[in-house]
Amino acid sequence: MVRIGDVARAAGVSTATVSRALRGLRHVAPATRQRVLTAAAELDYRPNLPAARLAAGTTNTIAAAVPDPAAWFNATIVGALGRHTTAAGYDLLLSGVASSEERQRFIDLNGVRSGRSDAVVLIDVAVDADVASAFVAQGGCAVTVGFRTSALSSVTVDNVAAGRTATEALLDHGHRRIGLLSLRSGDSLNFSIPSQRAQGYAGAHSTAGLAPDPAMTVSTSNSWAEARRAAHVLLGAAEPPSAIFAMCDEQAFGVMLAARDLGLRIPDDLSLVGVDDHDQSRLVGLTTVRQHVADQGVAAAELVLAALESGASPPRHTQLDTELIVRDSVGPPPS
Amino acid sequence: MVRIGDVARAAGVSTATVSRALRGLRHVAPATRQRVLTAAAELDYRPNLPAARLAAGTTNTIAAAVPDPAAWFNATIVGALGRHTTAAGYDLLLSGVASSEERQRFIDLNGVRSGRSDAVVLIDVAVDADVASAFVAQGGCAVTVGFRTSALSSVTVDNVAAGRTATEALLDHGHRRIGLLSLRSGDSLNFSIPSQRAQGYAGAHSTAGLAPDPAMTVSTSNSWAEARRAAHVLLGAAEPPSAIFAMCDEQAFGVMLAARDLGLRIPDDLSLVGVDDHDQSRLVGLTTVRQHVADQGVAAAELVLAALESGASPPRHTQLDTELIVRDSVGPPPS
DNA sequence: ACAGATCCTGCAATCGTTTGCAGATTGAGG
DNA sequence: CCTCAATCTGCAAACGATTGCAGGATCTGT
Repeated sequence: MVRIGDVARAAGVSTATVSRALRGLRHVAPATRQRVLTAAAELDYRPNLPAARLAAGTTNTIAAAVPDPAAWFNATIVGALGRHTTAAGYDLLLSGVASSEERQRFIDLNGVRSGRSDAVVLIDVAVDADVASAFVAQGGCAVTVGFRTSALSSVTVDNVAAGRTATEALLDHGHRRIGLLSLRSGDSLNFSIPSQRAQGYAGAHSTAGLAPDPAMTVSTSNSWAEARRAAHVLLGAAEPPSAIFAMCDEQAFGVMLAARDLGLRIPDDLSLVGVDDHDQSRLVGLTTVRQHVADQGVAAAELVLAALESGASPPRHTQLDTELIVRDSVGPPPS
Repeated sequence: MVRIGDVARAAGVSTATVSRALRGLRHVAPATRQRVLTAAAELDYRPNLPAARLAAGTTNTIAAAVPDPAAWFNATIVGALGRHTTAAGYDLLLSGVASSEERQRFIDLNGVRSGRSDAVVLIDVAVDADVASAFVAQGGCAVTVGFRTSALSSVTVDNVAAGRTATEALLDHGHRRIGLLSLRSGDSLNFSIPSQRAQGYAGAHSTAGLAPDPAMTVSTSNSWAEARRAAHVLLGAAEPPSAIFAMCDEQAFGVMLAARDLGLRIPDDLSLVGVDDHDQSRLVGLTTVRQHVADQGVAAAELVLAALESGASPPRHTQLDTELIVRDSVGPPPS
């Protein structure tokens, strides 16, 4: 293995100069730099990263934590985030943190103190306020996506507005009995999103002078299968809804399956609106409240890179817009 | 920052003993180990990873390269892979390698020599045979997914068979003019998959005593929008196909959109089969050749962990089965 | 009680960089 | 020609772990 000393010898300079030349630091004469560069190329020198990191005390790595890396929302964010962070010269460490032990372990190991990463981005995972403050107190740098706590920079959407928009789209068509397919967060997930969207749902009802029937709310994970089953109980009720607001598009897909099971046509027999604007929503004609997911990834990248650049800085909170995308899943209630 | 020496002092032992005790190595008395453990817990000690890695010469990190981390296929594999590798105590480094420069840079930086990762898994990226051999010659450990080259362990499916199965599903229903939506690989992508599936398509034709019309083949990326446009040219031909074989489900979705544009019903006016069994295929009733994507991720994890365990070992090639999943997108040709 | 084997533990070298400080070199101005 | 400032360069001390080797303690069997 060729070390920095070998390059130094070949170029006739010291290791200090090689280190500076290779990293493009100032205070090395152009001629010297050139000599070092060609020597390094000739020897096919690759700096040893752990050694550099140990000496420099910095890792050039950003760690991302997601409950499930394969889920569409997470994957989309990770993709956008990764593109931007690697463009800025950082590696991206990806950690699945489905269970709360994993989440704890992640936070522990990615504190500044273990030197695993320079910063952390938490995607759709909640973190206690005191854990967050402890983290920054230790000099940690973190940004959250889809969850907001005051001590950490965050990127979110206005979920209350999203819930309201979705519900209004249904109310405006005359629906009066609207099922709510709520998101049940797993252990490591994020409770704020469902509660805020539910708040929007309730708010829309009350401005319309209505009170939603609590029996019309069921919670499931974001899996199709579960949502499908839940839709069956909703639609099998004594007094079934004429429309369903699903808190995420993946749940809406499950509702579509259930509707198909029951021979219900959408939107003739049942109206449906989701939230996300999943890639597939367009294909199936789902009316939905779009959140710009990839943009959230780049916003997160910008926040984290800025924080890394500037050292400690006060947390910044970015909020992105949502918008109703009208397709073919909403119509008037059947008469 | 608390270092290993601090723990050693607190426990009244040497740093060597602390190191061994904390990592659960043999040759440390139970009582001593306990003393070290409590001391470490008391001081809230976190080992410095770069230092450990420098000293040990190992990184406990696996790097994954994917053209696009947000794509369904890749995300699914990364999810499964990550679950298994982190269970085995490894970190997962994720690199997007859309361009060939990025790909080159990835290979350079993740050679053993930079000490960035212990192993590499290449997902749907092709690598030249000589690059691969050079990599292993340097002691590198790599496994490829969706691509096969002799020097590296790999996990693949039988793409010829998949193409044949898909095509036969159409031929068996009496279709004689079958459009082929082929996958155009970008710079960093993988040429073998489309050519093998095309081979299956041709093979099925010839065993049926037919010769496919070359004009019935168009290539697109795996994006819907492109596939949709391509389907339009296919379906707008003077002599349009009665069925289309799309090389991946995402392309098939684009075909569905195009069919909808043209008022064509599936399967009455047009039959369609894809490959993948994408999460969404079930929702839209797409008949497809399933490949078990998540299983490919775990197979890759097993290969890479085994290789890491055993040191250098001859490459192993795992091939997974595919199966036809019949849904509602295939029928007899319109009369 | 003794020899020999077994089990623990510590010393100190090592991993390959980065970087503060000081010395050397060069150039400009008087 | 001399002085001072500006610019390069090298020395050597970190950075914080791991681990081969040797020595000391403990145990077993006779």
